[in-house]
This record gives sequence, structure tokens and C-alpha cells, in this order.
Amino acid sequence: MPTTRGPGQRAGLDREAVVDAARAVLADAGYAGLTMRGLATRLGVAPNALYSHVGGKTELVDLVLDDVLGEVSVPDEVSVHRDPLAAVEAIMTASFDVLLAHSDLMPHFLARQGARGEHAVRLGEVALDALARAGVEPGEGEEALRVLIVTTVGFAAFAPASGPVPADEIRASYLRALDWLLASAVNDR
Amino acid sequence: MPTTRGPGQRAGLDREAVVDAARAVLADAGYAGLTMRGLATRLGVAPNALYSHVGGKTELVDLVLDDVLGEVSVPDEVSVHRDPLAAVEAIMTASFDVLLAHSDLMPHFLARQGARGEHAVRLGEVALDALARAGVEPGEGEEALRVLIVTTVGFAAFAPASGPVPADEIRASYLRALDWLLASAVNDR
DNA sequence: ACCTGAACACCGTTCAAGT
DNA sequence: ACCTGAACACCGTTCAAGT
Repeated sequence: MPTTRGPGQRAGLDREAVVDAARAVLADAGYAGLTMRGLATRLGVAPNALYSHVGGKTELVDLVLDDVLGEVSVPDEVSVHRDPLAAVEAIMTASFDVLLAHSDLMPHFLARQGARGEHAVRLGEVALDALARAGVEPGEGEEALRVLIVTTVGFAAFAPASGPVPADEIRASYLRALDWLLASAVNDR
Repeated sequence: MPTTRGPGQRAGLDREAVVDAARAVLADAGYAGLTMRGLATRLGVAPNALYSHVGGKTELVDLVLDDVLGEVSVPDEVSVHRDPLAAVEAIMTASFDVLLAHSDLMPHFLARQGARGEHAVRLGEVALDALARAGVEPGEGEEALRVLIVTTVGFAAFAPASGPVPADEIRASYLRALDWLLASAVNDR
């Protein structure tokens, strides 16, 4: 039960607290259960208080998505140099597993046509570097990366356990598709 | 302006008319503009009248999606027998182009984890037959098809012209990914 | 069976005001 | 700058009733 607060009294909220609470709502009630009003209730504030910290619901979900992407472990420079192809594969499978745990966010990812938060950018940079080192032609890295991202997000969206196809089957399909794509991306010239 | 109608008076609606009107709303206002209430207004009926013909909004969008898939031209049996790999490619690129024109429906496709309408089923059957004839191992056709579908829908979702990447670039990426996947699916054994 | 009227239980967002 | 109160303009869906 939230302490009653008059106008002008602070709730001690900030952007991070809002994003954290949004992730908690997401974990409890899924994407369909994530509403600005419900989130405000959980935080003990009026619905419109959230607009002091995020621009709106779309931006909030963007922030949540990038927060999730922050959980993907990025291979260090040494690993990338030693075996760049394995590094690309590691980035993608790690991303897949993290995104799979938030598969109901993937339609939003696609509707927004990608992610442009700091974690997304960081992942993209490392993957692009690794692809170049793995032998992808200069100037073709972006295209290859786009293919890999669409595949990864697409399968993560498709895979929830509630679906008609078991998640482990989808995961196997994803891994196979990833191998097919990487083999072709590297050998194609 | 709809003719005023008292209780018990028919509007002459049926499932098909509702789906057709939904597609018209979609063309005018996009997926975000497709609401049960707005659709009812366009049809000149009360909002709840729609529930005599569709189970709800989710089912309506499912029906619209399958209606869209009905526009994909399916290769005839002769073509499939003559060059099965080309037939698979034709099915996928034709689907891609049709879905691309309705890219804002793709998040719904993924959220629903596929399409199970009659047109979707028909496309799947023909594609599966063509994949088998093209040399995909028995029992591996479903997996290959799943990979192709996710890729096709993923790129269709990703490609709208409003996005940061031009649609023709995305289309090129899609075609390349499709070639990569098909080459591996057929040769992999 | 197919429709209307009315209501229920919500949404996201904005505006003005208070400290 | 950060919050509240109140409102605006919507949603999808259900229930009861009419023909």
C-alpha cells in the first residue's frame, strides 16, 4: 500500500526504477499485463507520474528491451581475435537465450524494426568486428548481421513453450539455421 | 452515414464482410488503426454486432492474416515436379512480397506463433512437398520449412519503408538469406 | 441468428496546479 | 523537476433484450 502523497511530494522515482519495475511486471504478468497504469500502481504513484521519467509506453518498452539485452554476455577481444566465427556464434546464441526468456517482447522489437539502445549498439559493434575477422567481405558485414539478427529475433519470438511446437525443437531449428547462415556468409564470395 | 436500425433489424453482415472491412481499415489506417469499434463504425453497426461473426479481435486478425495469405500464388503440381527447389523459392518470395505489403501484421503473426488458417495450411503442404522432392531428408522437412517461414516473416516485419534501412536493401538481404538457407537445407546430410 | 443499448472494466496521455 | 487530480478520448468485451 503506497504512502499517500500530496502534490509536490516526491516518490523518489527515476528512470531506472521505472524500468526495473516494468521488468518485474513483465515477469509477473507478461507483455499483455504491462500497462502504464498497472506499473504506476506497483510503484505507488499516479499513472501520469511515469511521464516524468519516460516519454511514453513505446519508449519504456524500448528501454526494457535494451535492459534485457544488457544481460547478453559479450565475448572479450581476445576470444574474438582467436576464433571470430565462434565469437559470432556465441553472441547470437547468447542473445537468443536471453531473448527467448522475453519472447513476448519480440513482436515489439520487430514492430520497432530493431533496437537502438546502448546495449544493442554494443552487441552490434562486436558482432560486426567478429564477422569481418571471420572473413565476411568488407561492406557485407551489415547485411550478414541483419540476417543473423532477424533470424535470432524471429526464432525467439516463435519459440515460447505455450506454442504448438516444443521450445527445444525450435531451439534446434534456430541453431541449425544459424550454422547454415554463418557457413554461407563466410564462404560466399 | 449508416441507416438507423432498431433491435432485431439485420445489417446483412457476415464473416466475409467483416474481414473485408477489416482489410479496408488496415489499408487506410494500419494495424494501430484497426479497432473493433472503428470497424463497427465503418460497417454501420454497433461494436458488439461484430461478435456475432468473429470470436474477438485476435480471431479477426487471424482471419485477416489468412485472407492475405490467400493472395500468394501457389505453384502448380507440374512446376513443383519439374523444379522443386525453384518452387520452394517461388513460394517463399511470393509470400514475402505479399506479407511485406502487410508488415504491420507480422508482429501478430509471431505473437500467435504462426498461422493455421486454410491458406496457410495449403502453402505449408505445397512447400513441404516441394522440399521433399528437392532432396530434403524425410522428417527434416518440417524443420526446414519452419526456418524458411521464420525468416520470411521476420524480414517482412523488418522491412517497412518507414524504417532506418531501405526496403530494397532488406529485400536483397532476404533473398540472400533464402538462398543460403535453401542451399544448406538441400545439401546438408 | 443477428442485431441494439447500455454498461463494465479498463487503456495511454495531456493539462493545470502544487511544492 | 517531480508529483497529484482530473479529465479526455478512447479501447475490447459482456449482458440483457428485441425481432
